[in-house]
Amino acid sequence: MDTDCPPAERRWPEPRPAGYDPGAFTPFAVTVDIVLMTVVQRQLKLLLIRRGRPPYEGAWALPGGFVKPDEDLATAAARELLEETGISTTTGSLRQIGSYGDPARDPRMRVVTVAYGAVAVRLEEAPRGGSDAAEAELVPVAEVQSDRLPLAFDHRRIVDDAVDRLRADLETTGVAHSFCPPEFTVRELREVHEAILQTELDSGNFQRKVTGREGYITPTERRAPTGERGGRPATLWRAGRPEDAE
Amino acid sequence: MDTDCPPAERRWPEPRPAGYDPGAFTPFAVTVDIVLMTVVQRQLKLLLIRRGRPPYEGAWALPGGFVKPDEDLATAAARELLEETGISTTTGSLRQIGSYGDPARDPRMRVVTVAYGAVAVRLEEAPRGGSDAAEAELVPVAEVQSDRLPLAFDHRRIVDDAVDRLRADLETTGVAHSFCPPEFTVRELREVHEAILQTELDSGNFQRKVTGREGYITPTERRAPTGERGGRPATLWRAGRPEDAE
DNA sequence: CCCGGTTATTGTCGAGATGACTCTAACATG
DNA sequence: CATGTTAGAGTCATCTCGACAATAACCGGG
Repeated sequence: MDTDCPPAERRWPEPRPAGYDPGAFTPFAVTVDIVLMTVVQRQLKLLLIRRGRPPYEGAWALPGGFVKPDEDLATAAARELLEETGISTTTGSLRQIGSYGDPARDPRMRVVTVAYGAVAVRLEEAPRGGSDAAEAELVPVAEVQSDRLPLAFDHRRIVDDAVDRLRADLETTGVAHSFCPPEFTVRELREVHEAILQTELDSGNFQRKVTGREGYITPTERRAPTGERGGRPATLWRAGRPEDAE
Repeated sequence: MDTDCPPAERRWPEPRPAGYDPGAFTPFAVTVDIVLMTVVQRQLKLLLIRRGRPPYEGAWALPGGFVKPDEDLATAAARELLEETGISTTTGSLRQIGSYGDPARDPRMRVVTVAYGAVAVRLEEAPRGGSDAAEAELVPVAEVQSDRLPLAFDHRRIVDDAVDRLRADLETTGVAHSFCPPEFTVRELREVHEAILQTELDSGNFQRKVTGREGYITPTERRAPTGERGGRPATLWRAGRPEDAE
């Protein structure tokens, strides 16, 4: 979020290496920002936090913050997400989107931010469990990309890049699963695809495609409870191959 | 390259914003590293520089260096490439690969590096035109990926990521063109694909594919000079649509 | 219990993409 | 002019994918 300034625990690892001159290069602040996405009500949404101080005071921004002295970038992203939203993720599930370092992107000082994409399973409303008490909200990605909801800093561009990346990953990886609970119906999986790609998919063709893809999903013996208006009960599936314990 | 320490021109932009405490966060060094790739003799090669000082003194490393106080990341990458190799690129042709910030990746201090991919047209041998006099060499990517040629820092991983990215981009973008001169034959384009994908492609099918792809390449009236062993002269093509002036 | 409504899943069919392969065109050399 | 070489078009079986049935399995109401 480029906001909060944690106390400097120590400026440099000690002992300072011989022959190293701390004044010989430009110091940067390095932050991480997280684009946490979820699909709810057939809509792709992302988590935003309202800034409590200038610049961009009162504006919506991505959760994030400074990387600590002995922390990996992905670790910092997972920590910030936990602190600000209470959502726990593994560093392996975070995907690096890119880095943003325009000299003017933060009016206070020179900041380079590394953006990470994360996925939550059907997050209905913004969590309040974060230790950093701050107003959080889940907003549709369309609200941001249509400029109806402006963001602080260059976060709009980060969101665009994260969504582009998510769309590309949808075809080539199994990201779609991480939007669903451990057991899910093909319909749920299809609605995730539809929300992300902003398109309608033929249910029959989609079924054929995902069930035919080797090692993509495996059926269970269980059925999902039927809906309000009846209909044939859907098979519950799990991600990956049969052996996979995921 | 994580090596050279340029003089700090100024540590922070002046005037220092009110309410900003320079000790309140951890300062990082931010560098850029460039993976410059080219296809020569049907081989994908990349440019390396021999380090002249510890750590990893004498080891091969990617060209790169510190980002300056008022410089964008991509601008820094283009500048470092020019300084160290004499090769001039536009920031638009640089592709950001990712950022690497393991706390232990540089034994001297906390460094985050942003890696960029760049492409040169049939670079036969390592250029000596850089103002930073350093030993440079073009080595086959296979030498690096087979561990026959170890690299400094985490540059091996950066190379892996850059090559993965290049392979993905090959299908979805027009990167392949940038390995070729403005006018090229379909054969040259195919050999670029083959070198990058490490596979043999059927010449007829490849011809059909690239000529059939709308707006991908356009024929000229000119023919390439025939080879040593004769053969029908090949049509010269240009990248993009007919109107494009590229 | 039978019937229409609803959803899940399978099947059919045609258009286009792809891989293996053949065939022709246009040059060179002797 | 025969022969070798490369460029590029053509052939054909296979695969993929979208549009569109058809069938299966549940609901609630008569």
